[in-house]
Amino acid sequence: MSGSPSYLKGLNEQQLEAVTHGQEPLLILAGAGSGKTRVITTRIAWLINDMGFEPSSILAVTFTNKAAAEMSDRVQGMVSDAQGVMIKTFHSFGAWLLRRNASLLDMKSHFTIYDDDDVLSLLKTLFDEAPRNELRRYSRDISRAKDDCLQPDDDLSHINPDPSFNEIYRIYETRLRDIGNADFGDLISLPVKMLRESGELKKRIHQKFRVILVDEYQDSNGAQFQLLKELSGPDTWLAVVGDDDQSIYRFRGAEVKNILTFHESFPGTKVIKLEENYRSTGNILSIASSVVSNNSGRLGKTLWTRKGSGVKAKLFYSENQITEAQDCAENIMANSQYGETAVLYRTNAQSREFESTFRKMGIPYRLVGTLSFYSREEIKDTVAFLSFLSNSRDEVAFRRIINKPARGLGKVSLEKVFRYMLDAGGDLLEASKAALGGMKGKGAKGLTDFCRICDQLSEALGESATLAPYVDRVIRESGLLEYHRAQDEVDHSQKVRNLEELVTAADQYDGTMEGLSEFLELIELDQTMLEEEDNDPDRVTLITMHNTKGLEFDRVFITGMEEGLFPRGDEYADDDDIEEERRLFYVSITRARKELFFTSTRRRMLYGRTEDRYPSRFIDELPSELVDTIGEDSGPSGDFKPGTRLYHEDYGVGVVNKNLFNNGHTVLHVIFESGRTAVLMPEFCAHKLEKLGRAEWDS
DNA sequence: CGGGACTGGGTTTTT
DNA sequence: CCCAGTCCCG
Repeated sequence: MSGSPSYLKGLNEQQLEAVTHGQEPLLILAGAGSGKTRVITTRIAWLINDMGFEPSSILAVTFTNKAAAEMSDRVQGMVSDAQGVMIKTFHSFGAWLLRRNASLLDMKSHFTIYDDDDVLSLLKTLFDEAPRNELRRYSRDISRAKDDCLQPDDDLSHINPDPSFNEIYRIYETRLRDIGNADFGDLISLPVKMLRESGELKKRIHQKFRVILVDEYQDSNGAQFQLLKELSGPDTWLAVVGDDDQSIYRFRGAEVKNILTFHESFPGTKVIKLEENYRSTGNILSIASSVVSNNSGRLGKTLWTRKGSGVKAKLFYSENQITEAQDCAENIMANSQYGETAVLYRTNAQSREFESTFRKMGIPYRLVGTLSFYSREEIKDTVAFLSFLSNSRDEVAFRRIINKPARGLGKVSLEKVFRYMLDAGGDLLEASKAALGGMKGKGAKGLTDFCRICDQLSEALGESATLAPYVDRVIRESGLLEYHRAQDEVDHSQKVRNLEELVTAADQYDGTMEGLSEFLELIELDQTMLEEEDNDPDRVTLITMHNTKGLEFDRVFITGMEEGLFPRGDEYADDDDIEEERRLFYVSITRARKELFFTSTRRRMLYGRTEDRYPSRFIDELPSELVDTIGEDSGPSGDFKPGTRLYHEDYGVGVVNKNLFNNGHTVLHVIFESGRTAVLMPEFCAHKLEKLGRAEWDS
């Protein structure tokens, strides 16, 4: 064989081995920046070009739409007939499988997908008397159960020990099936169920997908693992790629153990480690590895680079979140390659200060992934109307739109409609019409209007080639356009413009029920689309740490390095929580190619209050010889830092847990040895307080 | 029934 | 601070 195909050139030894590995299960442990995506895409090219696989027999699964889009682009660049390769997220693949085989589970294929908001609305209609945070808890716990394919009659005590939880889950599940829609968890667990129940389907799938590749495997949950198990037959070429050190979605049900025990689940697994890093300087890698070495239960990798050690990292202590943003801004302006700079933070709320400072100083920025386009009120309204048109059993959508704009339909009218719901087989449009018989006045008129609008719009579907004119018509005739135009005038918002954008997006879809279904699916599953038209790429990226996965920048600012904020959590955070936060830190550090900055503030405005802060324990894990510190860590102001032991005449000995700074007063939260906690203001009770010196702050 | 004013509770990360 | 939910008046 004279020379390998050109697309294999330039791969290192381990990469080449991974790309050209044969049929046995393959686990690629790919460190940050080790060319993971390149390995996957090249493997796809190799499978098609050299091994003769049909593109359509290859399934590649990712976790985010962004990753799927990128992978798709890169495969297209390498293989001529790449369109046939199925590259999807786990959830969109699940939806695809479910729609095509919905009848196996007695479902219709035009279901819409409920996001967390919708789930909450549904729970609220089912358990009206429950307080809101209890409903949120139900929502989260049901989701956790589904992450593991657990049904209402399974043992769920490890998720929610409340014995009535099973029943709550059951009621929710029954109602959701009646409505005919699916939540996120269903998109994984229902396909698993289908494949288990239908040997015929399973056989067909095994024949169709000869090759399966999974990216970011460390973030898969139990249900996704089970789906993967069902999808791979004895002859499937299965390869998964991941990095246990970058597992950051445990809170969402991800199981690191999926990657840690992959070789046990799939006997005969070949493990290949990719440890050469092509992204970062030596210093940055040393910092990253120093940090992550504090974690236990790792598979263990040692990243190395041929690059030089590069410059040292910088750590800025600032007075508050305003000076923090200014410090970042000044450093960014000094270098001004905005497009190669990212500012990372733990929580979305932190972006505000950067936005306003950057605006003031004329630094162009782009905000990634906050308030998604699709979670805006006007968009959700329109989507609800469209969902209702596609499924008139959709109670959540119905409740949202029935009286918006106001049609004089209040609680009383709604109750009448719901009285007819069972008779109408759950169809709320039918029920509305039936309810009309016994109604008069404003309510009757409003309901008549609503039914007429729905009927007209239902009929109109299919009249236009693309979906755009249809969505436009829905927005007008539903009255939502007028409603939001009025809102715009009151509070100078841009709702109408957003609605126009939605119409534009609909132009990509057929003006049929199928087109509508696809459009709604995209909206529920791909919340990133439409986020930005990137007319000026030379902008600083403002982004949460979670969202940076897979991205890289020359310069990275990791901000808000303070206890309680990052690592996020309180005194109850356990080791597993801290380790997950540390992996998030590791992910953040390894985004940087050349320069790394950390910031930590002494005081921060949080939830409308100014609070004294204490530097993050992660700062202690940075190798001091690789970090230049600018500014002083003066710690919290006053004498009573967190961790300080004190004696109080009435309460005895205690330890300061929090030191808040509120309206110019120092406010202490103290936990006393008696077990009681107290909120004290030293300036008013100094005569009763005595300081006993500092306790160890160690967690 | 609709909308404005008020209060109380909660604040993570996202397919 | 920011929201969602509630109360109350027109």
